[in-house]
Amino acid sequence: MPELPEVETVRRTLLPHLVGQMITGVEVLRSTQLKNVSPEVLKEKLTGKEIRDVGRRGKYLLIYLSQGEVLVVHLRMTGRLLFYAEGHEVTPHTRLLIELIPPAELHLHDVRSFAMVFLLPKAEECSLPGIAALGPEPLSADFTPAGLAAALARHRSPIKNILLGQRVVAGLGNIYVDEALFRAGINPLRSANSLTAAEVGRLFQAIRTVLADALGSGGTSIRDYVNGHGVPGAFQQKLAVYGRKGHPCRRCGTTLVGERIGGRSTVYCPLCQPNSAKSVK
DNA sequence: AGTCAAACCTGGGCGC
DNA sequence: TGCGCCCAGGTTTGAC
Repeated sequence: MPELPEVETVRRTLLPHLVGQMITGVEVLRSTQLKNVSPEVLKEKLTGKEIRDVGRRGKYLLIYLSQGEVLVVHLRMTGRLLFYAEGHEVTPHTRLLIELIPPAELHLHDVRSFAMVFLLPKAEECSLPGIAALGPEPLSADFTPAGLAAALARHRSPIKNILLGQRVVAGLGNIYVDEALFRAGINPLRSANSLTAAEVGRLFQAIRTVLADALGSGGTSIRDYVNGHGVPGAFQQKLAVYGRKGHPCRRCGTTLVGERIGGRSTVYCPLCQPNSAKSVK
């Protein structure tokens, strides 16, 4: 489940291998993953272009090409973007293959075919609906406690849903929302606009530290995630609550509880994250 | 406008 | 051993 730390790790592992590479061919193995372009047009527009940069916005990867176009990739649940220096056989789940200066290849591998691929002019990449609606990058200076407080004040849904929504802050998914709320000592069912200034401050710090820590571990590999070289991350060993329902809280020993919030599995500590605005401590 | 649930997909784990 | 069921979840879409 690639969230910001995983997508950023993919970006960092791919960047040194892709920049300066010439695309010599494209093979589309499942065209339904192409969202705004046909296989024929993708081939025509990519072939002969050079990769200039690899960026990221939220969970979107942005592969900038010569002559002003951008290949936008969202890995969703099970997508993997893999660089092979020597070429590699196509697997049953290879969805897109980009041939680089032979024999190198870039493969989009995606068991569940949820990943999305777009091709856009560089000037329009930020107008892609999924990107245009994104909140600030949590590890950038655009993300501030005051901005977070103002954004949360506009919503009365559970804080868990709001953080998953991408509009208040970009890049968090189910894993890091649960982890950040645990670190901040905030119950996931709390109404977003009920958080005190102190709680918003703790949440702000928790979001930043959990993402930075996960990035430092190369991301979290529960099932499918691997970086651009096929190497899994290590942060799953440090998770405090996600996937630990029924296990003891690492801080207080209380049994962690699981619940469905906003249609998503949610795990939290009933003692460290009490469901009451008053019980700040 | 804000909120919510369904849809998209497939493999793994489970109970029987 | 094998079948069927449920679950994982990011984003879009449509309904309320």
